[in-house]
Amino acid sequence: MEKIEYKDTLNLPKTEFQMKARLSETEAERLREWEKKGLYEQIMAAGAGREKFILHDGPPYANGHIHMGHALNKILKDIIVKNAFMSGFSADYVPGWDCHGLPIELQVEKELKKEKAEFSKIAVRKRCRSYAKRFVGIQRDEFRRLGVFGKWDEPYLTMNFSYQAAIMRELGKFQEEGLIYKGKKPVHWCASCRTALAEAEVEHAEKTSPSVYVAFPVDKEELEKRLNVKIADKKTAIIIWTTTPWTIPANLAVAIHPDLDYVLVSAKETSYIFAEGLMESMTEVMGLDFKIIKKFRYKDIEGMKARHPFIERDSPILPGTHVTLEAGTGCVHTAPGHGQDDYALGLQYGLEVYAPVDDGGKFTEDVPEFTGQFVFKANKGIIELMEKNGSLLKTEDIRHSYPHCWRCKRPVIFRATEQWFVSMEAGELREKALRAIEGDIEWIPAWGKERIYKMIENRPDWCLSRQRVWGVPIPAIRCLDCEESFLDKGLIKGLAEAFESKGADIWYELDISDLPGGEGLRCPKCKGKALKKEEDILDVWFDSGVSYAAVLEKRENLEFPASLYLEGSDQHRGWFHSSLLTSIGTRGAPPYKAALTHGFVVDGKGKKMSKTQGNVIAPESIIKRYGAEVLRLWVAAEDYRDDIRISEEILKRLSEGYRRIRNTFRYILGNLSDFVPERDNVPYEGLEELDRLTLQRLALLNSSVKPAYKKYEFHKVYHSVHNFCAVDLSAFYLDAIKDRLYTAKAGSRERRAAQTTIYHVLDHLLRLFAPVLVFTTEEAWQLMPGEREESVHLAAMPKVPENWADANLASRWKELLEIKTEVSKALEGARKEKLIGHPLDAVVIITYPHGIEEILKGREEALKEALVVSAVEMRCAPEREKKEEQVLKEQTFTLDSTIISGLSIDVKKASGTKCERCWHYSTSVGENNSAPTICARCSAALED
RNA sequence: GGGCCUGUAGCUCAGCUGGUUAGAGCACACGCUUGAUAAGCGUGGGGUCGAAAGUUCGAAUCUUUCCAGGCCCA
Repeated sequence: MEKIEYKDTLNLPKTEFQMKARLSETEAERLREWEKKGLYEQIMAAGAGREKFILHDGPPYANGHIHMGHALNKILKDIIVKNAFMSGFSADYVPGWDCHGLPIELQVEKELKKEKAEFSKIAVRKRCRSYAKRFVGIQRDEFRRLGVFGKWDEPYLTMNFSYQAAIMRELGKFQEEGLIYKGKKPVHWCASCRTALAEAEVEHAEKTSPSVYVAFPVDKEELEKRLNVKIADKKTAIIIWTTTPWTIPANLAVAIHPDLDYVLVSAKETSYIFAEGLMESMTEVMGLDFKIIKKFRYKDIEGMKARHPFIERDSPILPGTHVTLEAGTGCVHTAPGHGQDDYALGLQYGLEVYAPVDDGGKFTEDVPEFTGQFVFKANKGIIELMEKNGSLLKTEDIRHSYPHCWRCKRPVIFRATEQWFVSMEAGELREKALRAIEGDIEWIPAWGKERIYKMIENRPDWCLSRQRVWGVPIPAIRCLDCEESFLDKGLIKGLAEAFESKGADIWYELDISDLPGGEGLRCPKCKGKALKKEEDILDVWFDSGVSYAAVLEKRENLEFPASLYLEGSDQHRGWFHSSLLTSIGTRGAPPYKAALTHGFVVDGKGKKMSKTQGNVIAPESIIKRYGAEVLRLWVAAEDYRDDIRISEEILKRLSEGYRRIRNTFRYILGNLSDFVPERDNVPYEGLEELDRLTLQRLALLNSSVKPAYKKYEFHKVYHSVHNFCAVDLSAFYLDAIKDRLYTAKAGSRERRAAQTTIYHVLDHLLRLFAPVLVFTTEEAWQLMPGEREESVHLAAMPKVPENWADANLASRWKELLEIKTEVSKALEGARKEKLIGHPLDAVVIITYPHGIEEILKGREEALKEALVVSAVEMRCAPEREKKEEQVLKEQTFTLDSTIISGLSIDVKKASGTKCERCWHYSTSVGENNSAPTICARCSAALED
C-alpha cells in the first residue's frame, strides 16, 4: 500500500512575505513606488478639510551629512505626523533648512582661498548659496531614505527670496515697534584685518604678554570705618592683576567675588587688599612681608570705590561671581568695553561700554597720552606711566595661550563695537515672553518650562548684528556727516518688496539711491545726504526664528500658531527661544502651542559622540546593515526624553525585536492565504473562547497604544506591540490555534474563526504600528486579503468593537493562565524524566481545590487547545488522598503547585496512538480501515 | 563655576501619590520541536534599584551630600 503523505492534506501557512527582510534593498524599492504613485499627495488629498495638526519643522543647518541627532529628530516628527493623519487630522509636514550663517561662509572662504578666486561679498554670497543648495539636496535624500513623509519637493529654505523678504518684513515690524536700538558690545576684533571675528574664527596660540600688578587706591578713612580697624599705613589700595595693561585706560570697575574671603594686609607703608586664598602666592610674587590687619568679605565694603591709577576717575568695587582664585589677586580689573565678563558685569551695574580704541587697534583721542598708539605697543608706555606714579607693584613677561586671528594669525583684541540689539524691556518683550511660557505653551517634558523660563528671565538684550557676509543684511544707513546710524521704515519696506524677486543680494549690488525706498534718503538727525550702507548681517537665529511668518502664515495647508515644535533640548536656547521672542515681539503670541524636546544621542556608555572618541555611529551605516526600519524602531523603542543611547548591542537587540514582529506578520499572512474576509468572516458569537480572549487582548493593546501616541510616548507603543506579538500571540494564541488552522477542514467554522481573529489582529497591528515601521507594515498590508485602502499610510487607526472588551472573559483567563504556567512546569518536569517530548505526547490531569472550581469547570477543551496537549482531565478533589494514589503510579510526573495551593498536576504519556496527521494521541487511531494511521477527527476532516 | 535633566537585571523599558519576597520582553544557559525551521515552544539563572547619610514603623519611591553622564551658559 502506498504511503499517504498526510502533510499534504494540511492547511499549512503559505505566503510571499519573506522571513528575511533584506531591508536595505526593499526599502529603497518601496520608496520609489510611493514616489511613483504620489502617496504623499494622496495623503494630503485624503486629509483635505480636516482639522489641522501642524508640526512645524525646525530647520537643520544645510551643511554636512545627517547624523544620528538629525535622524532621531526627523523620525520622531514623522511618527507624530503619520499618527496625526491616521487619527483624523490633516497634517502637512513642510521640512525646512537653515541656509545662512558662518559655518557655510567659512567653508566657502576656504574653497575660494584654495582656488585663489574672487573674494568680493557678492562672489562669496553666490558660492554660499550654491553650497547650501547642494547640502539641502544631500540631506533631503538622506531624510527621505528614512521613510519620512513630507513636502520634500517644496521645502522652505531661509535663503529663498520669499523667505528673505519675510525676514526683512519681520525686522521692519520690530523697528516700527521701537524694539531695536544701537548699542555696543565687545567682540573679538582683528586690528589688522579690521574686522570682527566669530568664536569659530579665533584660534588659540602662545603669546608673550606683560603681566602687571597694579594698586588702585582706596579711601583710608572709609575703609577704617567699614572694617572697624585702625590702619597705621599711610595709604590703602586694592591690587589688580592683568595681562593686558592697555585696557587699563578703559577700566571702570574692580570686581571681587561676593562669597570669597579677602584680607586687608599691611606692608611697607601701604595696606593692600586681595583675596585671602592668594596670600601665599602674593607674598611670593611681591616679595613682601604681609601682616593681616583684617579679614572680610564683599558685603563689608559694599558700595566702596577704588581710584583709577592714572586717570581722574573712580572705579567702583563690584561683586562678580566670575572672579576666581586661579591666578592674580582675586580682584579683577574690569573694562566693560574689552571683556565678556566685564561687559556682563557692566551691564548689570549700568557701566558705560567704554572702548577708546579704533578699528585699527589704536587709542582714540579719549586717551590723550596714547592717542594713535597701537594698543600692544602702548602697553609699554602705560606700564612706565604707572611705574612713575607708583601704582605699578610688579611686572614681568609671561607666556600664555591667547586668541589669534585665524586668517592673519595675529593676536586679536577684545573690543566693543556698535551693534544692533533687540531690547528685552522695551515693549515688555521679556515680560510677555515669560507670561506665554508660563501660561500659553505646553512643555513636554514639563521641566522644559523651567529651563526656558530661566533663560529668558536672565538673558541680555538680543544682539542682532553679525559682522559677516552670508545672511540677510541689516539695512542700516550711516550718515557720513554726523556718524548717526539708522534704520528707515520706507527703505525696509522697499527692500522686502525687492527681495521677493531679486533676493537680498541687491543690498550689496545697488547704491542707496538705487535701492527701492532709498531714493532721497536723509539722515534723520542732521538731514545730511552723504550716506553709507552698513554691511552687517542679521543673526541667523532671527532668520529661522521668523519661520512662522515665512512658512506657517504663507502656506495654504498650514496655519499660525503651530500645534507643535519638536527639537532637541539645546533648542531651548535656540529655535524655541528665538521664534518665541520674534513672534511675541511682532504678534504678541507664541508661534507654537506645545514644545516637545528630545535628548541627545550618546554611545552605549552614555558618553557623547565625538570623532576624537571614535564612538560615532552614522545613520548611513545602520541603514546599510540593518535598514532604516531598525533605525526607526530604535527611535520608537527608546525613551527620548532623556539622552538616548545607541550601540551595537542595542541595534542587535532591536533587530531581534524587529524579526519577532516581522515573523508575527508573516505567520498570520501565511495562515490567511485562503481567507476572503468578505466571504469567510465569522461573527463574534461564532468565535471560540481563545479567539475572543485574543480579541480582548487586542482591544487592550489598542487602549494602551493610542493614548501612548497621543502623549508622544512611543517607547510604550513599541513595548506594547512587541509584548503583544511575543507573549499574547506567539507564545500563546498562535501556538494554540495551529491545530485548528492546520488540521480542520479549510472551510470549517472553527478554522474560519481562528482566521477571522488573526485577520483582525493583523489589521490592527499594521495600522497601530504603521507610523513606526513604515516599510514593513506597508509590505504586509499589500499582501493582506480583503478590500482596503491602497496604502496603510492612507488608512485610519483601528476601531475596536465594544463587545471585544469582555472583562469577565479576561479575569477568568487571568487565573487559567496561571494554571497554564504551572502545567508548563509539570510538562517540563515530565520532559526531563523522558516521559514525553512534545507536549502533544502528554495527557494532563489537573486536580484542583474547591476554590477555583468555577473557573475550571467545563474548560477541558479550551485548556487542551491552550496547552497544546493531547488530552486534559480535571477533577476537583480534596488534596490528601490523591497524593498516596499518585506515588503508586509509574510513568507519571506530578507537580504540586507552590503558587496555587491545592493545585496538583499529573503528566503522563497520552493513551492511544499518535495520529499521523494531527499528531494528537487518540484511541480512535486504527478504527478507520481505509486510513488506519489517523484519528477519527482527521478522518472526518478529510471527507468531502 | 551656574541653570535644567538623568542614573532600576547584559540591553530596552514598567514600577501611580513611600507599604507584602522589585516586574516584562529581549539576550544568556539547558531542554523540546522540525507542519512559522537562518523560525517556534518550555524551564531556569541573573538586580545590595549609581554611592553614602538622613526622615519614617517602613524608601527604588521623600531630603541632603557625593560620584558618573547629558544639554545650555559662564
